[in-house]
Amino acid sequence: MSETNNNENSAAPTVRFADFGLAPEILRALSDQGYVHPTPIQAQAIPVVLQGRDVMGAAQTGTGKTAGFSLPIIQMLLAHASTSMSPARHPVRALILTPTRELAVQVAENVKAYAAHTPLRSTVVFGGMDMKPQTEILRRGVEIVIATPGRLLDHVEQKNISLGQVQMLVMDEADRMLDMGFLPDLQRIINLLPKKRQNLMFSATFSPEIKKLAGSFLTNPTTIEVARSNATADKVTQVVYKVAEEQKRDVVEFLIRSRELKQVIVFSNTKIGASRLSRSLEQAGIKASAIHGDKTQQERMAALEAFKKGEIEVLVATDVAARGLDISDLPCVINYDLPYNAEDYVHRIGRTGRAGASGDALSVYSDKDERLLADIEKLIKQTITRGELTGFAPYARGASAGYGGERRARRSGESESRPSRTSSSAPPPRREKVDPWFLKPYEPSTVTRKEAAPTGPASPSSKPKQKVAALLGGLPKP
DNA sequence: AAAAAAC
Repeated sequence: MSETNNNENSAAPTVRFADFGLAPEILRALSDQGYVHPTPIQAQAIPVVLQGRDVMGAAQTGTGKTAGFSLPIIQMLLAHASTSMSPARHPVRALILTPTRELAVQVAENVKAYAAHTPLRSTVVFGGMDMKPQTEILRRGVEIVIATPGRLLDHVEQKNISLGQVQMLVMDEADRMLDMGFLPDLQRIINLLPKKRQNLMFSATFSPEIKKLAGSFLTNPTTIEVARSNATADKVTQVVYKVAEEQKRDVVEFLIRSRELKQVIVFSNTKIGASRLSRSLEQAGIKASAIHGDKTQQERMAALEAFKKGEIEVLVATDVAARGLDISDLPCVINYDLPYNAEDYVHRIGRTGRAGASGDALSVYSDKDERLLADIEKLIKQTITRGELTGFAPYARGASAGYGGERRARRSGESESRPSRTSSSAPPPRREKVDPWFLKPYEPSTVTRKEAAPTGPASPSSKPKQKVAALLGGLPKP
């Protein structure tokens, strides 16, 4: 919701939502929330969408993308009444696809608020939850559906929903929607849609390869680019700390404590890593929860909710939480692992510094990650400050293999993924009983920053993505 | 090389 509450960023102070010819019901919803001025992406996207044009929209997170497509969609649906009478005079006319369930929920909340004073109905469908309540709502009829791909197709197969009347398609976080894992489902969905429709694609990052692939789904698209492509959020201060691989966990804990336990999201590259780190932090007395794809949907939503409410201090997440999630006032993101895809770095650190606020993005890395760091710096075209850890003392853990004393993973899926360690008959290494450094009184401002020598501007990424290129030729055009 | 997304 706060994505639109960004008046300081408005393109021109004189532009108002009222200038776009939006219906009074929409303007009322906006004024309900105190929104008067559009953000730059909204100021650009709304008129273009209202013209019926396809859009490829590149904008950083926290710039108001969601309202940028939601508001004109609602306007278009209001202006052009449906001619269909089925089902229940509410055929699906706009479809919004997202790569994660939590993002679908968030977008749906926004759409519902913007359409609150209109007769348009919307709902969200996603996996991990009972089909029945979703089915009931779909059968009663909705004009706008926000969905994750798999569950949407499930509903299609069960004839709970027909996509034959969809006039507008949105792909949120389009670069993710177009990656290898999602593309087959996406293609199936697109094949169910009318050929004549309006397509909107939004993402913070559009690599050249994804841009090309996206273009194959769009008709004469208008490109909207608010910040420079692949730019990191302007107000995010980035620091990287090079540490020994075995010390990453302790350093992350140190960084969390050095920030006096203000709320922070910690990103791990793996589900197991996220669970372990979360448990380890909890054992150290830090209120933490993990969110990743091996958790039940209830657990995922509970963790996110607890974090938003401030009930937990640390959310340890995989990239399920990297994109689009709007957590207001998040001051800090920590990368426990550097992401394999440089673009995911941009998405991750975009969780902080949202809606004009400042934020810190701290990353730990070791020798073997130098290449990943180089890729990231190349993508964002800047050298990230190398930080020095002052006052950090490693916590002696006995076994050199990282986390001593970790218990066997609770969830079966997690233990299955690591048979070598968890299925062995040898007892797990025991954590040595030493006086943890973090039980000693903390001395603030021990984390110092050191400017790194600039290495000059990097050239744009030219790493070929053959798989995507192959798909470009291999998949039929919708 | 990993994560996400349907049961």
